[in-house]
Amino acid sequence: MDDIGMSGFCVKPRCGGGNGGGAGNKCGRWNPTVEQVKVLTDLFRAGLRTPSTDQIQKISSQLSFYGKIESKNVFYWFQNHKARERQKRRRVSVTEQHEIHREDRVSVSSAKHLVSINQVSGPERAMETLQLFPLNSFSESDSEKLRIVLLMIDRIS
Amino acid sequence: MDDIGMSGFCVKPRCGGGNGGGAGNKCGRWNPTVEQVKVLTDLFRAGLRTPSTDQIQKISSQLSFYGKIESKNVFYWFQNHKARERQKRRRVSVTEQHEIHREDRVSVSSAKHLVSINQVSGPERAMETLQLFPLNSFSESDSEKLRIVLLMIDRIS
DNA sequence: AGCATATGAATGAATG
DNA sequence: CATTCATTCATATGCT
Repeated sequence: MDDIGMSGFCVKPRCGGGNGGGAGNKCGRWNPTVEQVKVLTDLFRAGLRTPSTDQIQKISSQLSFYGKIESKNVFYWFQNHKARERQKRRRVSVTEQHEIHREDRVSVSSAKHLVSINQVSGPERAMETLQLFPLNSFSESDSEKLRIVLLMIDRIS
Repeated sequence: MDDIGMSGFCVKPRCGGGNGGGAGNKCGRWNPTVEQVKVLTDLFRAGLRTPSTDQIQKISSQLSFYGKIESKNVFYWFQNHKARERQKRRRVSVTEQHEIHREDRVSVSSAKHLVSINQVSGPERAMETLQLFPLNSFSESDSEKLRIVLLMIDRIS
């Protein structure tokens, strides 16, 4: 289900497929048709930058006419397009005023670590999600997981 | 995310990881190890969705065994994971059902079909113009994309 | 062939 | 809880 595995490398599924006709789609990642890109670009140029969920659905539906597409593709497309536009512009701005500050961004977040996250979860309504523990999650010999589960148990008891 | 549609696995080798060396973690942001992700995922699948502050602390403590981690990382992880599960649900739901083939000669009756599909967005104030867009009337002229653009304009302003 | 760029996909970190 | 931003990974494509 969720999570793509996490570890090392990517195996490319060689799908050879002969695809029929025009928009050849390999398996793997979506590759948009020229028409799809055209429409998306037009929408972007028209001023649409962050489409809502409904808009994404509609756009995706319309674009499916040209070929296989999912909502998430539209979502990612706009995210990336916007981000990269900003990215480019950022580089240009930095370049034009040749600031020698080749800053390292690492130091910025240091102070924030001290701020605890207590603000988010209120004291009341503390646990309600934990009760549904199935207790079958440790089918294997994952001792660490078991340990955590046991540590959590005391909270609900 | 969920299955990416391919059979392969992906893992990203990043800095951090439980690897050797005290390798300097150049990343400013937390990079979970595979074990950490595994435990977190397991907890999530076990039903934990919104851990309390105490739970976050405990989980973080346990996970610190595998590598550098802070409470806020755990907090964010659950937030993101939950949000994206729901988001994904939403995106996949509507889009998948209609594969439209351009070769299909859709007759008059298809209009109702399209309406019924897209009606999921909202009862009132349904942008009928967009939904009644007949996907079969034109092949590759610019009219469709122009229409889409024009229909979206009202939303972006 | 190898490198460079473009871009789809993913996710950590926030913010409202 | 949703939405957004930033950064990174992965791959497809193009160029030399």
